[in-house]
This record gives sequence, structure tokens and C-alpha cells, in this order.
Amino acid sequence: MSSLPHLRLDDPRSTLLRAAIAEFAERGEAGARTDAIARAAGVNKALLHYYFGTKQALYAAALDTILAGLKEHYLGLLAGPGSAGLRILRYVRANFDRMASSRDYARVLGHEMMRARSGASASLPHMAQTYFGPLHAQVCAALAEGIRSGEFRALDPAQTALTLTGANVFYFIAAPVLAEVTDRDPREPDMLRLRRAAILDHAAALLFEDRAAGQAMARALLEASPDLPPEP
Amino acid sequence: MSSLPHLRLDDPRSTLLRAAIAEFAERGEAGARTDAIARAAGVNKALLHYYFGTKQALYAAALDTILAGLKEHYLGLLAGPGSAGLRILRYVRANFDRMASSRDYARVLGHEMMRARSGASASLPHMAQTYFGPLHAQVCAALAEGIRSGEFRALDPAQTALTLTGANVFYFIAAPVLAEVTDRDPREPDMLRLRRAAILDHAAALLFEDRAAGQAMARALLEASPDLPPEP
DNA sequence: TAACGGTTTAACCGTGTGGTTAATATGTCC
DNA sequence: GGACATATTAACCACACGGTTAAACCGTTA
Repeated sequence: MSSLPHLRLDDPRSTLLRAAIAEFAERGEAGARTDAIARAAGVNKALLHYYFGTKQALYAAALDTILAGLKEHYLGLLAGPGSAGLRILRYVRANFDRMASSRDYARVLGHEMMRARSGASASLPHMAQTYFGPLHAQVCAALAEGIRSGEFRALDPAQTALTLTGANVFYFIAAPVLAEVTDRDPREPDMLRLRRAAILDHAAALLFEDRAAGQAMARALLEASPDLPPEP
Repeated sequence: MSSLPHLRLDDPRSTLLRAAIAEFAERGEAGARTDAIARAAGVNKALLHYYFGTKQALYAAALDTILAGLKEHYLGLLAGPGSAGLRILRYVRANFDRMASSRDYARVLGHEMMRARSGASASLPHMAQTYFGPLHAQVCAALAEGIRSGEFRALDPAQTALTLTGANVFYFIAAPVLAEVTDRDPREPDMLRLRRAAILDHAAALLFEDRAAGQAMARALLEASPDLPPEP
């Protein structure tokens, strides 16, 4: 996008962007207030328009920042070495870790999903085409490969991809409700560790023809990286 | 709530409520416009305040209407006859059918989840305590029972309950995004049938110690009620 | 130091929105 | 038919919000 945007984290533009991501994550684009973003960034509201033009453009920039590099990361894992089973489990783990390590990521995406009624979101078609589409296709391809090789059960790849991401995403989307129901914060490290183990176990149990082998693979992956990356 | 509210579907109050549910489902409480609701109901905006007082109260009424009777229905299924496996699968199917048959249900709940940042939603604590809490507890109890009896694998009940609802809910929450990615409407009857079969198969594969038996049970449940209830 | 470009601010503006009010319609009982 | 309660409306209001404007600030260079 710009030439060297990722250094200098204390210039007003970056500060605004970070404040915007937090605000959009909490309230969505419609609910976010530009005043609040500017105030949180310790900056005049006009400066926001000076750098980003409109609220919608700021939102697009926030989305781009959040999604930057993520597609490549996921596609890399899915196309990497190892059996289809190993690659899918690696992807599931990476997806979980990404959401666990950034409080805003899952919620921004959640708001985007909610906003996306037929043709109402300006950013949706772009995001679907450049991000979700290729990702979904690649997950389906890996699933199909595993089914062909006999490593996976006879599954519908598209449906299975949805179940996997759904199980993964829902935990974070529903986190505030969950906190109310269970009296524990789902983002607490202990809770995250529990969920991380569960999601890998569930994915393995769902996918593999030889369930015991799949679960062993999931456990190995878990032990290979037992700790979550810290919040950036 | 009131004495005889559910008859006479063409009085202004009911019309307003239905219009409100549709509007809240599309845009959430923050995004919904009272003007638009009144206009959709073919009624003056002041009448909305005459009947419901404030937008927030209207939203609460909409939530109550959507959730009315649902908890009893689900709890009934979970406490009904049959093994834990059968009851859980019946519940999963009922949950799916509910979301499939009402375009608004899942999306209203989705918006409510998004809105529920720490202590910001007035309706969340009430909903969590009277609705989600008991339901979650009952699902966990059924899961624990199945684990104890050996029908299910050794699972963490709470985590498993989350995976099940997540896989179920996500499909409908993400429907607009999905439509963009796959070029087919996920709410099309054919797509719903596919998803319905998949969700039951996935639940069975995830839960049962004897996977083949579980899948047979899921298939039997599917054939017992092959068609979805129509949209009300 | 004066001119200049990029940066930042205080003050302002138009509009959309939730909510109010006062007046009018509608029905019902005597 | 008149009194009275319930419905329903047109017109209005206050204000929050996204966006604008013109001026001030600041570092650099001549």
C-alpha cells in the first residue's frame, strides 16, 4: 500500500489506525464513532480525515492491516510439506493461534459477517474474492486430497471446511457471551490452552479415517508448540 | 407477557414487532432505524413509541419473541427418551432446523454476540442467565452422561458443546459471505439439505466412541425427518 | 529571517435519528 | 348524540455524528 508503513509506531497515522482497529472490533463500522477513535488516539478528529479521508476508508485500511500477510501465511501452511492431514491440522492450529493472539481479529471479522447482508457491505466482495475465496478453495483442495488418499473419511470438503472454521471462529465470536455464562474469561491463558487442545482433537476426530492416528498427530502438533504466541 | 398477544397478526403492534425483527436481524440494534421499522410496518413512527416506549424496549421485545418457547423446546429434547447420543443428535438437528427455518433467528443472535462487549449490552446478562446458561448446562450434562456410559469418547463436555453449536451457528452467521464465495445461496433448500446431513454426520463422528454406530444413528435421524420445516 | 510545505487544531455545519407533543380520528357505552 | 378512553398521525425538537474550513504550528531551506 504505502512505502514504509510498518515502522515508527508512534506517529499519528499508526496511532489512529490502532485506535480504529480497536474501536471497529468493539462496535463494528456502523457503531464506531470517529470522535472516539480520534480521542483514543489523542488526536484531533480532523487529523483522521486528513490521513484517511472518510470513515469508510479508515475502515478499509483497518481491514487491510488486520488481514495483511495472513492469506499468504495460511496458504503456505496448506501447501507446505506433509500429508493432507498434517497440513490441515497445522492450518487449524494457526487459525486458532491467530485469533487467540489478537483480541481484535476475530471480532472485526465477526462484525464484517454480520454487516454483510446482500450487497450492503462495500468491502465484502473485495474481501471474499481476495481473501476468503482462495483460502476456502485451498482448504477444500487439501481436504479432497486427504479423502482421495484415504487418510480422511469420505467427507464433503466444502461442508467440512465450514465446520472446521465454524468451530474455530465461534469460540472467539461468542467469547463475551461465554464469559457471562461460565463466569470465566475465555481469553484467559488457561482457557485458551484448553480450547486449543480441544479444537485440534475435534478436528482430528472429525476428519481421519483412522481416528487414533489422527488424534496422535493432533497431540504431536500440540506438543510441538505448546505455548501460544503473545498478543502483539 | 401480555394476555392474548399471539392472535390477530395484522394489528399494528404485531406488524411493528415483525418489521422490527427483520430490521434488527439485518442491521443489529445500533444499525436499525426506527423510521425504517415504522415505514416497513406501514405505520407512523410515534406509534412505535406509543406501543414500545423506546428502541431498546422494542429490541428486548423482539428478542423475547424470537426466543419464546425455544428454551423449553431444546431442554425437552435433551431430557427426552433415548440414549445421550440420540438426544444430543436430536438437539443438534432441532437447533439447525430452527436456524434454517427462520432467516432472522441466527442473525439476531449473531448481532447480539457482536454487541456483547464487556458489560455493554443491556440484554446480554438476562439472555445469558435465562437462556444460554441453562441450555449450555443441559447440553454439557447430556454429554457427560454419554461419556460416562461409554457411548461417547472421553471429551471435555464444555468444549464439545461449544464446537457443536459453533459448527451449527457459523453456517448461518456467515451465510452472506458464503454466498459471495461460492456463488450459491446457502439458504437455498438444496444447500440446506446438504448442510443438515453434514452437521449431523460431523457431530456423530466427533462424539461417538463407536463412530459407525453414531453415524448410523445420525442417518436414521435424518431419514426420520428428511424435510425442513417451512419458513413461518 | 522569510518563505514554504507538511502537519495539527479549534470551531463550525448539515443532516440523520431517537424521541416528544399536541391535535385528530375511532370506537364504545350511556 | 355526547362523553370518554384508546389509537394514530403530522409536525416538531434536541442532539450526536461525519465531515469541512480556515487558521496556526513547525521544521527545513535559502
